Formats: sequence, structure tokens, C-alpha cells
Amino acid sequence: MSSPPRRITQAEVARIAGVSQAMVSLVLNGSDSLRVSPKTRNRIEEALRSTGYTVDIMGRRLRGKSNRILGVFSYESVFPSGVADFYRPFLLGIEEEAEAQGFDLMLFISGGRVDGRRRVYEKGENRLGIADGCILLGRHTDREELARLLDERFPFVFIGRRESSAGRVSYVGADYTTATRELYECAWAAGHFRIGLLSVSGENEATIDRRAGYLAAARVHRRQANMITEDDPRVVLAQVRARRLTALLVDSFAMAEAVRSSASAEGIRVPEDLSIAVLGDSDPTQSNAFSSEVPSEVDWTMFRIPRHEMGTRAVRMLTQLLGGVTPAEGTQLLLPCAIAEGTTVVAPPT
Amino acid sequence: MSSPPRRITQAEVARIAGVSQAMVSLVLNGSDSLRVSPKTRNRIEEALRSTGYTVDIMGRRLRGKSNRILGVFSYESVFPSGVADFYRPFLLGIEEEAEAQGFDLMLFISGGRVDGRRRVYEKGENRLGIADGCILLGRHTDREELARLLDERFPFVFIGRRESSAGRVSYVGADYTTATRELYECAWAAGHFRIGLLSVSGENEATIDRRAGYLAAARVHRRQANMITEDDPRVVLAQVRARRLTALLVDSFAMAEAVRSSASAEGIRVPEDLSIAVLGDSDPTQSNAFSSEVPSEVDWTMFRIPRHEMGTRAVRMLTQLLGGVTPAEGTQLLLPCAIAEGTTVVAPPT
DNA sequence: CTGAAAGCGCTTACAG
DNA sequence: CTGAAAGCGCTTACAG
Repeated sequence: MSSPPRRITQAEVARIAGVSQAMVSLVLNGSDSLRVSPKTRNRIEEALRSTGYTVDIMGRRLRGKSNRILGVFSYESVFPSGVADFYRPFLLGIEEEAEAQGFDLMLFISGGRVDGRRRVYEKGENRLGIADGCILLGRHTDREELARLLDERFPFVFIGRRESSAGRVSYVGADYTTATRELYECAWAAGHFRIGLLSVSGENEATIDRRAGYLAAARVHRRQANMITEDDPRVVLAQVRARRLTALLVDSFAMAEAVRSSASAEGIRVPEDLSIAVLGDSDPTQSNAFSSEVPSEVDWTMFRIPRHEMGTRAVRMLTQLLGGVTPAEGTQLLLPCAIAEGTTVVAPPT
Repeated sequence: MSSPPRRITQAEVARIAGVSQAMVSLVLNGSDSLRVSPKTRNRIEEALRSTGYTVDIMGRRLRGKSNRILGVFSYESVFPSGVADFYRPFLLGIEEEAEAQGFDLMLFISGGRVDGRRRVYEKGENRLGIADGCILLGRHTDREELARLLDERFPFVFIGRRESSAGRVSYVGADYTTATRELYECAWAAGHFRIGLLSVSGENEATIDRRAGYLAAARVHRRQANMITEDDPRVVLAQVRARRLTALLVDSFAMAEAVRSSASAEGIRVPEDLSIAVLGDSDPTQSNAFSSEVPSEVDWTMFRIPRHEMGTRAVRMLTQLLGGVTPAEGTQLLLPCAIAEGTTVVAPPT
């Protein structure tokens, strides 16, 4: 069994050409091309050709310190097989911008899982450091890990707003607060006075922001807040009836579908009897993510999360951080969500 | 303007712990753990923790050690936005198996593009070496790059059969030849005697294999070969009429749709007047890739490419290669494609 | 114009 | 048990 033939190095090329290794490097990185005599240059180039030399990027990058690698860490699978394919638009944007900026992408998936979720720190070690910096995403966040990451001053940018008591988190999020307020206004303009908010996700930033938007809008119109946190659509409908709500803002696409189908089973028509607006979904014009999500015959009134742009902006923020530049727009960015005027918010029943 | 965050080196950790840099390395790669005194080890581990040190893979790799990183290189975008989303099932399989084996994934996307395609070698430089080995995929392959890759003896596995004059390529492909033969038999069993093959892709291995399967089946039944290579569906139909074909094997889903709609425009019904079988598509039971591809009302008779499994098997092959193990099943693997008996192949018109 | 040398961060024999 | 040193392949000042 023969040992694998070694890779050609500059030193070997130099030996063949009868020059020093440094001269080979000079010819390869010929910015100061003037300084190599044509004769020597020819000899070296001939040796380069005959050996089929290719630069070993390891040596080059070690010398230059930056690996030009961006990490991507998500608490769930990166290439999801689920119907909702939540991540794809983000990843699309990340890939696009990383490619444009000449970075490779490192997907951290090796860590093993605890409770089905990945972890940054595996037996006390942060694997992310392999990359120059890292984009983090995932609906589930580990507060402790986040704090530790900040402590270590490892450069990272979160996709989605994140707060930590340990310091200032860099993020690119979507402005749920404003968008929720706008949907409230939308319902209000249609004539609704009793507008409820249905939250299904937990106590995370996304839920908090939507709630804040809802409360702000209710305050403006001097209306009482009607917030429901309930998983069972039939119970939701009972609450809707009990509170005599005519419009509902729902923070999940799937829940909106569930409420609608439960309602229809109970003879409540959407939107004639109950208007519903969905608090967020992907922009189908920016990617095909929408088409791969739960197919719906309903043209929902909702706002769109600019996932693709969030990906590109996060990469741009990170590379600026890596370059020692403080981004002009700051390191906490909330992108606006466009309102999609669907058909599920109409005038309330008289 | 803040300076770019410096990365911690072993030397700095050593300084803090008051030991030599080599001791830090020893603690990190603690195989011979016996040789470091508990006291020193503790001091070093404390310094490691407080600095948040992580190894620089370039240094490690330059020194010749593995990083447990698998590269993924594709000639097109990894996270595609196109409707067909061809890659996702592969990537799903790759991610799944890499995670199971404790490897991270390095996506090589930084190279810049020539004619819209990525390149392994960018001005003579091979970036893949950062990874321990690499999975290559992409419908477009560069013959020269493939040869060069073989020359360098860099460990890689192709997804899809690839041949090179420069040596033996490791691959995990789909057995198009057998599957095409089976679809021919399918049409034959339905009563067809004049079965044509419509190829739209170029002169690549996938096309060659399908053609081989078709020719083999025709030979068995002593029928003449009727091969069409044509992009315009109307011209295809003219040929079908001219050759009096009653069944068509089509190597592209999109082309099958196009022929069918052209046919319907000309009053030719599929399958009553013309049976059509599609040579290959994803298995929807293994991923949701199918749902995000061209939506079709037709339940095509076709075979399914086991993309997900191709991904997992490719990773397994590669890690075995990296471990110095010759895979029992060899390094050139063709996976069987399941036939999906749809509704587009029926008895020919009498 | 060219060579010798330093050093990027790391691992691994080799001495003490 | 620990430190000093060599060397992986490369780029870049620095001397000649």
C-alpha cells in the first residue's frame, strides 16, 4: 500500500525552478510584478505548470489570520423536512450575501442534541470559534448560552430580536410591534371595536413584541385589551363569544387555520362573522417559502416577515463587525413587515 | 471605530496560565491525559474557560489533523430559490448523516462564479482542503476540475454517477438504467410496441444511463430505438406522429408537462392517445421536496430518485474513506429507484 | 531583482 | 511532568 503522494508545495516548485520559495510566492501573488525578472518568472511559471501546483489555502489563510468563514448555528435542523420549512428564506439570504462577500459557510450540526435541540456549548466548549463569526437562528433560544456567548465576545448576529441581561445582543429582527399595530388599525378601519389578540407561542421576544403592538393600538383607541392564550381552537371560539369579539389577531398561521375550521364547524363564518388577521408570514415574492408552507385556500390578511432580507442584512452586519466597522444603522435592526391586505378582515356583522 | 475582535491563541492562554503554549495544546488534545499534572491542568482549563478559547482550524489542519468537517460543494446555489428545489432532499440526507456521525458541514460558496457556476479552483487555488473531505453535487460538472481533484487525491464523493479519464471517481448515484428499463417494460406490458425516448438534458451520465436502459429494453423486445432530442414540445409531437409512437419516456418532469399541455392543445389526449412516463423524480415520502416542485394535477407514471438516501449514503461513504476504510459496497454505488405506477401509461389506442 | 528569515496557530517528537 | 523547538505552507518585510 503506497502512501498518498504528497501535495506539491511552493518549496518543491522552487527547487525545480532553481529559485527560493519566496520567489514562487512572489510570482503567484504578482501584485508587485515588476520586481521579478522575466527570465526567472518564466522558469517559475513553467515549473508551476508542470507540477500542477495549487495554493494550499491553509497556509495562506493562517498567514492572513481571517478564515473567511461564517458560521451558521440553528437550534433546529438547518435543512428542515417539515412542511413549514421556516428557515429556508433566511438561509437563502445568508447564502446569497455570504457568497457575495466571499465567505464560506460553516454549518454547526455536530454537537449532538439535548432534548432534541442543538447546543452551542458542548462539554463546556464553544465550537463556533472555528468560524470568524456566526449567524444564530432558531425559534428556541437558550438564555444561558446567549449570555455566555456575549461574555466571550465572540462575534455573532442573531436573526430575530433577542435580549440578554448579559449585554447587548446584535440582531436583525422583524418589526412585529409596528406590524401588529398596523393590523389592529386595519381591523379598526373596517369598523371593529372588539379586537382580540390570540398568542400561542411562549414568552419569547416575538410574542412580547406582538403584544406590545396590540396594547399600543388598543391604548390609542381607548379600548380594553382582550388577550387570549389558548391552544384549543374551540376554547378560543368560546372566549371570542364570551368577550363578544368581532376580530382576532392570531400570531400563528397554523392557529389561524385551526380557528377558522373550528369556526366553520360551529357555523361561524370567517370573515363574515369573525375577521381574522395573521401576525406574520413569509414574503412569497422574495422566495418560494410560502408555497411550501401549509397550503391554504384562504387569502389571509396578514403581515409578511422579510426573511430573505433578514438573512442578507444579518450577514452584512456580521461582516462589518468582523471588519471592525460599527454598522451605520447600529447592531440592533428591526426590518419593517409589509401588510398583505387579504380577504379575512371585513366589516363586522351589524 | 472598534478594532476587529482578535481571536485568542494558545499562546495567550498559556501566558495567563503561566505555562508553555505546548502544555495548552496537550490539555486540549488530552489523549495522553496522564502526562499533565492535575494542578497544571486545572490552571490551564480555567484559563481556557475564562478566555473562551477555541482552536483555529487552519493551524490545526496545517499541522495535519482532522477537524471533523465535511465539505459540501455544489456548482449551483445550495439553498435554491427556484421552484424545483432540486437539492433539498440531498442536503437533508447529508445533514442528517453528518450530524449522526458528529461532523460539521462546510458549505463552499465563496469562490465566485464563472458563467453563473461555482468553481472548485479559483485562480489555481483549491479551497476544499479546509474540510477533511467533500461531498460534491450539481447537475453541471466541470470535467477538468474533476480530473484535477482526482490528481490531488483529495477525498471526495460525488452525488450522481461521474466518470473521469483521470481516475476512479467515488460516487453514490441512482440506477437510472434499470429504472428506465423498468418503465419501458411497464409501457410494453400495457400493450405498447412503439415506445420513444425523449432526452432534453445534455451529454451527461444521467442521460447516458437512461439511454442505455432504453436501448437495452428495446433490444430485448427486438424493437427499433426511437430517440428524440428536442426542446420544442410541438416538434416533439410532430416526431411522435411521424414515427407513430404510442408511448414516450421523458427524462424531465417539466418536459413531460410541456408535451402534455401541447398535446392537449392539439387534441391529443394523455394518456388515451399517448402514454407518457417520466424518468425520475423525488420521493415525496422521504421529504417534502415534491410538494415544492412544479405542482401538477397529473399523477405521473415515473420512477423516484432516492435523493435523501443518496445524501446519507454519500456521507457514509466519505467518512469511511476518511477513516481509511474501504466501504464493503465499494466506492461506486448506484441506488435503486422505485417505480411509481401513476395514471399516464395505459393501453394504446386500438 | 533575489534570498534568507520571521511568523501566522497549531501538534508532536525531543530533551530536560 | 514540563519547556523549548521544529515544522506544516504560506506571505511579507528586510537585507543584500
